[in-house]
Amino acid sequence: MIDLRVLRENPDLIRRSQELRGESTRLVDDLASADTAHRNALQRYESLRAEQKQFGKKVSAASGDEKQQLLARTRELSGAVKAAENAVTTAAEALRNAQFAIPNLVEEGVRPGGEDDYTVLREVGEIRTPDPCRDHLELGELLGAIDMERGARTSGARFGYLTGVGAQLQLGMLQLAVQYALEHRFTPMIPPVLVRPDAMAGTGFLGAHAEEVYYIERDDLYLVGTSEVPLASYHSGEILDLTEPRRYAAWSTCFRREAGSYGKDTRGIIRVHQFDKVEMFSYCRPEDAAAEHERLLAFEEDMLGKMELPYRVIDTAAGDLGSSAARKYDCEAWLPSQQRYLELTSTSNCTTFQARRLGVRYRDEDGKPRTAATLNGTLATTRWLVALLENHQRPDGSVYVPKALQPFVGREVLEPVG
RNA sequence: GGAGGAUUCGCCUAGUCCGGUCUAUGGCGCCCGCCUGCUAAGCGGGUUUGCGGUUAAUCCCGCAUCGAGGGUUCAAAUCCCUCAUCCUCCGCCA
Repeated sequence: MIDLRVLRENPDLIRRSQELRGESTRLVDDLASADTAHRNALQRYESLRAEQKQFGKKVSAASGDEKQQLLARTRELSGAVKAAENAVTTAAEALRNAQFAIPNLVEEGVRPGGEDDYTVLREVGEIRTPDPCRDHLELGELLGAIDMERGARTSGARFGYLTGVGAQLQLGMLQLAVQYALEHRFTPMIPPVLVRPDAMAGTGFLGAHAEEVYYIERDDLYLVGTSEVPLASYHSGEILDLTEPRRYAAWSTCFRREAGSYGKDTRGIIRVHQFDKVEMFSYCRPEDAAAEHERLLAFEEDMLGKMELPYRVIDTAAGDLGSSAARKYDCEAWLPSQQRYLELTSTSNCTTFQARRLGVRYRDEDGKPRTAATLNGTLATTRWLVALLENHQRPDGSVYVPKALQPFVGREVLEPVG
């Protein structure tokens, strides 16, 4: 949710941001007029209401004929107040809609353009193409680690079983991520994955992403596509002490409908309806947000380093940002079987956009409540197994387990099963 | 699934039966000042949040805010309805 103060004082800032994203600047004018209309309606209502309250006092003090006369007057006022109140409600709703229509202000330095206009910040590690090069599903089946066929039988397309060493590998990786988070003073969390409409809407996932979300109609609950949702909602309506950023790392299962991605990544576990993830989430002061964003990115890179994977870091272009993100960095690992990069992590700085809607605040030096900033990022997720298997495969079909993972997985090499 | 009780400005709490003097009581905590060898105590004042008006900023003024949303009424913390959450009990079940 955009700050209306910015709209009033510096609307060009919002216009420029809209241009960078390739979105309409007319929405900014719409919002401005909705804001004015709302304020006018409010003022009309408030002065009428003040008058009504004054009369109310007189009524209670008066008696007899005098009281009857006053009552006649207040009855008229009452109608006017109700009408004015309705006008405010309508105007407020229009304002809210106009406000939701505008995505977050893009951070300084983000390039314009769409999905393909990212900037590569760096490439880390050495790209190698194994020979023979098996893809992750072939390897997963060879190792008895992934079973998509039975997954489909049980649950349909884009569902799978992680079996044996596959399950071990994922559990080990996620545990390593949690331990890493603990070392860096995150509070580990296991959040609910079914959430109320408020929580889902508050994080902005019922807007453009609405089609992506599983909904349990009978109980009016949503299945989260990322623990960002319960983590953002965790402190909603609260005033926090943010002298230091508050960091949470949540381990959860994630559910995505993957509507509109028909035919894309249909093989294996690259894109599935259900996966597990350890997600980082920070609440901090807005002035600390950019630095915190760099920190989250560094944590992600650290983890990818522990996985011994070659990857690159990209700075997403404005048009490819989510609606609440002001800036987004993705880490993409090399995928030998497809000779391309695959997104393994994504960290977004949502500045105050998300927190404003959720009512998450902190007290500044003067003790005044101010809207906090929120950030999120991936610390490990099921998809990483794809990169691990493919990059660490050996000619005989066995797969090397990275040093950092070995204690968690309990072995150094995954061997094909007979 | 059913019955009853609860939800008030950081925490506790009065008020709800019987609508208007509630501009929400008192205590604790916290902040400022006075007093004082120091500390404590004592005394005085302040202390929800949001929006709007005004302002250089403060101040000040108005409106809203008593779990949420509706309704009744000239007027709602107070009456009615729906919902949420918590507690107690009954039933059912992994």
